[in-house]
Amino acid sequence: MGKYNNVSMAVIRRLPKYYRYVNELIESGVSRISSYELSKLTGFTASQIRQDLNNFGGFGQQGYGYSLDVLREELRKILGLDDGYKSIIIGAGNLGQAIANYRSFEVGGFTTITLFEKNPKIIGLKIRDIEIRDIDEIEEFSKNNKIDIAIITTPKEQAQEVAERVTECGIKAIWNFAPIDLKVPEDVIVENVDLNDSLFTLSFLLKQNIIPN
Amino acid sequence: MGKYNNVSMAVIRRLPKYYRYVNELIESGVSRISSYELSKLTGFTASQIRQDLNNFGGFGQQGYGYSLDVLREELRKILGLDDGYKSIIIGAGNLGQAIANYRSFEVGGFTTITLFEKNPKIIGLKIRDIEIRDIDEIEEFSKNNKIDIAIITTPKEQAQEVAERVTECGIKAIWNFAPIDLKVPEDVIVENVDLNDSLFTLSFLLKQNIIPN
DNA sequence: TTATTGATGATAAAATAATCACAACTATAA
DNA sequence: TTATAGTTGTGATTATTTTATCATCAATAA
Repeated sequence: MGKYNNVSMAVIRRLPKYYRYVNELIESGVSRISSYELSKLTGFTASQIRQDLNNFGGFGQQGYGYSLDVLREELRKILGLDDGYKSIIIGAGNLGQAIANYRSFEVGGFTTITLFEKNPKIIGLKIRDIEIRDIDEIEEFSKNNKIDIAIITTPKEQAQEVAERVTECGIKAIWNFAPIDLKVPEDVIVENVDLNDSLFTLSFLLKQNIIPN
Repeated sequence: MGKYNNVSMAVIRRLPKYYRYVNELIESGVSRISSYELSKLTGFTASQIRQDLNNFGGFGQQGYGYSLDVLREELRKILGLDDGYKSIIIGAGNLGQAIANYRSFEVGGFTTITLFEKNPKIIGLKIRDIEIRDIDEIEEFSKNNKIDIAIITTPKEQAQEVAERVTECGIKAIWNFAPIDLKVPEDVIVENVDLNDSLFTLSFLLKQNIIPN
């Protein structure tokens, strides 16, 4: 479908890190960088950085390096950070509220337009001007608002049902924080943030005293 | 150092998922499973599952499969979930509070013994019996309490300084939620949860309409 | 007891990912 | 203008990871 269908997930998952360092460098007044210098910052090899970026086009200049302004703009395009995605959060507990409060997502063009919640004690409240609605309004709401991303922060018991409801509404991307593998239609993208998995990995490394690469 | 030094990170990061499915199966009354059945659940190939588990010993039985009770116990041992790790959370904002409220970590033997915070308005409050302390008490507190894991949920500007303080206290494992690559001594383990990275990846996939493997 | 089926663990093959090495090119300074 | 140092983009190579194959063993039923 997209232009970059043949790029591996390994490469894709490094892109946000490149983007982060490019921003930091620009903020600190740097205007160009070589793959070698970037390798010292990121820990990736210079060769890997060049190969990664080349998957998306030759943004560098031989004998010069990469213009950071160009690189930032290209990375924003590649990552879709200029597309202004609208998201909803389902589950307005601690985690949902934490995400709703996260300002840095807005810089990436992500706007949370509303939260949905089951618990009547919370429904009607606001998180910095974002209203918390009854979860049963989700279908109606989706008819009147274009929603790009559903962020699921419910307990795991409700996550699958929520996933079905939001995909039924036509939402094509789910950012899932529940520790469960959601079953969704083929054309729906799910990105999981599993805190258990991450903590258990840390636990393993701590127990084994392994320094991960 | 540890027994499993030569096991790749790719394998290690699959272990929590195995553990999760094993638990779900036991809860639903199943007592044994073949790698083939497990492959249908997890999406990994049966061959990969057998090879993964064999890195840690032969828990299966030819012609029979894997006893789920045995597998759960072995995975708990491997992952260090019976070791009773004590953690502190630095940064008692929304995210820190969300984590402090997460009960499921306790099942894995992780106990948050206290939170530290800079904002005086929050210091002294409690999150379900866990006290929020002044961040400047951290050194004193660490002298009187064995701490295994420091969970950093501060804004990114403070994360590096916090990392230095906790490593100075002798803490060897950091679960880092700040979007920054912490510089720590060689023997300290850092596990990052970068929400930006995850969201940007989702954004890329959505834009490209790529279904990730 | 013996044959058959089912499943592992180990090894081999294939696929994927990372690294190396270098021609081609740029900027800069003499 | 020319030489030099620096740096990319890319084909070739190496390393790693995943998948396939198969000998072997356990359970079961005849």
